[in-house]
Amino acid sequence: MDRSAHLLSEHGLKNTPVRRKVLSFMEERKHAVSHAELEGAFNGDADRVTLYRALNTLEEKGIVHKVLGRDGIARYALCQDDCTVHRHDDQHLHFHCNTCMNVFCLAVDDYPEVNLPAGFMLSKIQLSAEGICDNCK
Amino acid sequence: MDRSAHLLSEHGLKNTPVRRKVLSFMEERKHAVSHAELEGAFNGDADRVTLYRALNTLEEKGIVHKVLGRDGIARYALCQDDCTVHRHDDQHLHFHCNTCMNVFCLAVDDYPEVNLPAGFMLSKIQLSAEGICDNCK
DNA sequence: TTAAGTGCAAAATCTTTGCAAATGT
DNA sequence: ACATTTGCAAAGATTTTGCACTTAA
Repeated sequence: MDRSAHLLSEHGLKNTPVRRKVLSFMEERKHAVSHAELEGAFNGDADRVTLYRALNTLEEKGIVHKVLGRDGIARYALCQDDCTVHRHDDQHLHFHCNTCMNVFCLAVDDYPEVNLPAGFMLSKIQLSAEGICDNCK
Repeated sequence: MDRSAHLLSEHGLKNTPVRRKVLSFMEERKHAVSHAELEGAFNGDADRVTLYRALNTLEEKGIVHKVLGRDGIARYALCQDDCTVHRHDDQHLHFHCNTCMNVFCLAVDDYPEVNLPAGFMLSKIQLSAEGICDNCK
C-alpha cells in the first residue's frame, strides 16, 4: 500500500482513484497546489466539484492544510507526519512567490516573541514571507 | 481639511464623498474592514461596485493595505503614515480573530531570522497570528 | 471644461449544494 | 449490502468589466 492509500485508510476515508491522485500529485510538488492546478492535471478525469470535495475532505481530516495565496486563491499542501487534526500546520513558513503565485511550505528554526494587547488571546503564530522562488528567479 | 481629504489630495485622488466616508470609517475601526462591512455602513449610499473600486484605488495608491482573512475575504486597513507606495505594511502583525474573523494590525517589536533554501529571494516577511480578540473573549 | 469617479447591468470567477448513479469495503 | 463518493446541473457568493451619466477641480 503506497503512502496515499495509507493516509486515506488511516483517516477512515475510502481509497478512491481521485483522492489517491490528488495526494500523489501533492507529494510530487514542492509547492501548495490550487484547485485549478489539480483540475489541469486531471484533465477531465475528475469533475471540478469532486476535486473541491476531495480537497475539503482531506483538509477536514487533517491530511492536508490550506493556505490562501496572495491572489486570494486557496492552495493545499500535505501536512507533516506529526500533524494531527487538532494541531497542525504550525512549524513552517509559507513563502509566497510574487511571480508564479505559488506557495511553498518551508522549515523555520525560530519563532518570534509576540506581545499582544490586553484582552487578545493567542493560539497560533504563522510566518509568511514573499519574494521570488527558486523557479522564477 | 480633515485627514481623509488630506490623504486623498496628497495622492492625486479626487475628494469624493464615497472615498472620504470609506477612509473615515477605517479610521474609526481598530480592525481591517471588509467590503461587506463597508456596504452595510453605507446602507445604499454607494454602489457595491463603487466601493470595490474605491478600495482598489486606495490600495494602489498605498493609502490602505489589503489583508486576506482566514475566511478568504479581503479586508483593508489604513497604512501607517510612513508607508509609501513601494514599501509599506511591513512592520506589523496581522491578528486574525477566529470568532469574529476580524483582522487587527498590531505593532511588533522583533522579527525572526529566516533562512530560505538556495534560489529563493526574500522581499518581505509578514507575521500573522490567530486567536481570540479583545472583543470576542 | 474635462478628466476622474460613479451607478447600473451584465459577466466572470470561485465555490457550494442537491440529487441520482456509481463505487469501495 | 450499504454508506460513501462521484458527476452533473444549478445556484450562491464575491469581484470585475463596459458604458453612459455625473461631479470635483
